[in-house]
Amino acid sequence: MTTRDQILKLSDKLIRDKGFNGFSFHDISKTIGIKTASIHYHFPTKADLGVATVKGHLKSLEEIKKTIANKSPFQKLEAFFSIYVKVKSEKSVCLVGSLATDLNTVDGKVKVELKNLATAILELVTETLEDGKSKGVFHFQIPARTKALMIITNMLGIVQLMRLTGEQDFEAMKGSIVKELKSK
Amino acid sequence: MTTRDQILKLSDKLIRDKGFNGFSFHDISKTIGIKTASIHYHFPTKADLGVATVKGHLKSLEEIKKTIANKSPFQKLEAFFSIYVKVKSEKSVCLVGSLATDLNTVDGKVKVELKNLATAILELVTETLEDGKSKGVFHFQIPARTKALMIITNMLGIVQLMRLTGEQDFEAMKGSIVKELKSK
DNA sequence: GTCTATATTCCGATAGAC
DNA sequence: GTCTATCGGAATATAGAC
Repeated sequence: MTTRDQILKLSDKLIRDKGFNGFSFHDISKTIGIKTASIHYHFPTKADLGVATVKGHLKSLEEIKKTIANKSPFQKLEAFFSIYVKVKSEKSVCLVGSLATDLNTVDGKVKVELKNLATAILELVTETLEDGKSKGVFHFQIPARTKALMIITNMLGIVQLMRLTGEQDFEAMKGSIVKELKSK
Repeated sequence: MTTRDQILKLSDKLIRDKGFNGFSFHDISKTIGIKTASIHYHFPTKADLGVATVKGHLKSLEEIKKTIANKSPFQKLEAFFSIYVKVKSEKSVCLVGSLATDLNTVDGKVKVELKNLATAILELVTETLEDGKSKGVFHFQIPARTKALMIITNMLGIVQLMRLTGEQDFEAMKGSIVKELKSK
């Protein structure tokens, strides 16, 4: 893996673990064994690092989208859940939630890219729900966009809350989301 | 209002607006017209300020609990929503969500107090849902605790997301939560 | 209680050698 | 690309006068 990719991977983890204002170039420096000055060669400013990190997630999401294109609605939903299963296993939170709570302190360019990511996630889940409803396997009486927001906020919120209420709440919620979608 | 209360009120707003690591004593200093050194007289460390701020929310929640004790399940739920309606009007996020994403960077005492607050909120909503179900006005097929977590994460998450997806999503979600609770 | 002054540490960022 | 060295600023916190 290139140094640039090592930095990006660690940046992602640190943002989700400590928040954008809770980690420093020194954290990256000590972990991958490179001086802080060298990080600036790859990313001139911390905002540049933030933008690149969010863009990386957007690219990953596009990959997921391609992979599930011809899968069943349930499999599409599981692919979305898998993002948060990974987050849970790392005992951190998701990138969108972490940056959203720091929104008023980050550079405008990060904000723009984060809006792109949030929009892409919302589109993915909304389409998944519409697909499931048209095929008669998902049932809900509210707009697909709103139902998608409910499921997304369930996942985004539970990874934040479960460290305060109990880890078992994650599986309970994931299971209940599917159960409610299946019941007429 | 005492200086101490002024500091606490501003601390709450700043944590929710910029995150715990995104605001400084200087922000408080310049707003209420007091030197940063004076803030330390009231709160020796930033962690002390954090603990007191969370305890303030816990006290407010106890007040709400007393107020709604004999109200209908719908009114109880609206009282819970009202916390987030206020958050929305301030264009910020909720305290639990903001501190949860910074959890690994805050003092242990703040973490303990935040757990107490999250537990109290979960209890309030769970009891509200159980009350509504026993009275036949709310309908859901999953454990009350899980349903409560779903509604809490809906609110916690939508105030974080709506600044990225659109403000209209807040009302849509609030309305849909009630609609789904009412439908058999 | 609030002030001035200061200690200490940390952070993002840049210049220039290698 | 990575390094050493350093700048400038901001942060939390403390000491002591008023």
